[in-house]
Amino acid sequence: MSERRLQILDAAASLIAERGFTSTSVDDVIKGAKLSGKSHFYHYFKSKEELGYEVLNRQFERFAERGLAILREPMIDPLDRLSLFIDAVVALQAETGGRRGSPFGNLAAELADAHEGFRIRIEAVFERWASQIRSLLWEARPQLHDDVDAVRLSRFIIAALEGAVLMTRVKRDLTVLEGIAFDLKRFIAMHVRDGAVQSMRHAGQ
Amino acid sequence: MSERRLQILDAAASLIAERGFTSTSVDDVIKGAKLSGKSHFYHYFKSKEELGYEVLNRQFERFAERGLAILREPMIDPLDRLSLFIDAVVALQAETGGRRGSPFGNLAAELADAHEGFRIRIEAVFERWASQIRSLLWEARPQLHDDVDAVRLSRFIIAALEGAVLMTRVKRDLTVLEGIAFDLKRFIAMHVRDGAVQSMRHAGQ
DNA sequence: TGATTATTGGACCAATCGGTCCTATATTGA
DNA sequence: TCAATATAGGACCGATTGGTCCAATAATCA
Repeated sequence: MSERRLQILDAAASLIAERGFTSTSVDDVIKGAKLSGKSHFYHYFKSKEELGYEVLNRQFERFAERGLAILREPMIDPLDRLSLFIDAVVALQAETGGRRGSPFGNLAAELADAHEGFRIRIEAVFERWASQIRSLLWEARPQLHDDVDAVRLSRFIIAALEGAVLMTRVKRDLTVLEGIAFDLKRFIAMHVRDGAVQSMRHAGQ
Repeated sequence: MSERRLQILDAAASLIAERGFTSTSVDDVIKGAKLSGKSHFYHYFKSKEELGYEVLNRQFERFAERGLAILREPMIDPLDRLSLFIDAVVALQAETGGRRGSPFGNLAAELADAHEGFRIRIEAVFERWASQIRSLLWEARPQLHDDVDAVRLSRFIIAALEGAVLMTRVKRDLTVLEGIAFDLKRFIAMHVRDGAVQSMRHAGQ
């Protein structure tokens, strides 16, 4: 991947996070990435739509590296990993001072009904995310109640986090996300067998 | 409120729910409301922005009547009311076949960072919603554990529902919302005192 | 009746949109 | 050296944006 492409992708990601895809113009991206003009931009991307797709890809890769990766840490107890992952989401949101939402949730809300191409790609993002959590839950099953529904629980976790990030952005108050993260851990702890090896350790404040 | 105004508001609400505020043009609204032209529209609204504000107001009023009202039903046990409210959110979403998201969440994701006027109004919507839940929780406090944090719990409920509606829309699958609604009731039930008068009755499927 | 409000219809505006095309010059790596 | 790629800069396109202005006619109601 060329340097310039990444520069464009980063500028576009930042602009889209701030104003949304529709309200980000190609000219804005050109200014943001300090390109010389339209021809320069269209030398790297064949359309605004394709740029959007690649921005989404890149955002997911970043999230996979900085967030989802925690779910796979082999040396940590699975349920502790889940707790650490939730902390990581909070930390990620804290980086922007509570502003900016989830790049996936934002695009979803903006384009899910209007643009099938984006809808499908965002659906895939959520599915990969949910699948990571399901694997972790499977791995943790000796510590969990027998009736835990991994599909349902993984969706619940994602929905709670996405909703929390959105509310945090609207209220401009990070404690909203922190409180929900705390409650989410309590909810997860509810699925843990009594007397199971210590878990959700991080839920205690 | 004049007939025509409501007609315009309804047409605009429908278009905005489908494509978002930015991607809904005044001309689209004129067509949707079957007005004769721009002058006709600007006879009723002084700008697109003002139209947006009034659409948001109306959406909240609708939600207050068809959803929030349940939280205040005087003849029903408070915790049962909460459960019924969650069911109502599911039913509301089912009306659109899982499509369309929350009008508040959608606007929030689209405009929270870019348009302070909308951000403030959406914040007020969430606050009024949360306040209704807090009142209910206060009313139900004899049945709840002493350490229940009403502020935190009310935020959690809203975030989970907003996130759930968004995911449901992306996946085009109502069972996502149904599952999260079910889990949310279980989470609420977790705060209920042992041996408290039966509550969260509707959580049983 | 007369005044107010509602409706119709179209011309017009500057700005912005995504995108194309063209020419010319650097830079790079085989 | 030669070809491919990258950078630069600008003209241009049709379509759409939110919004204004104007003139004329209908409908309403005191």
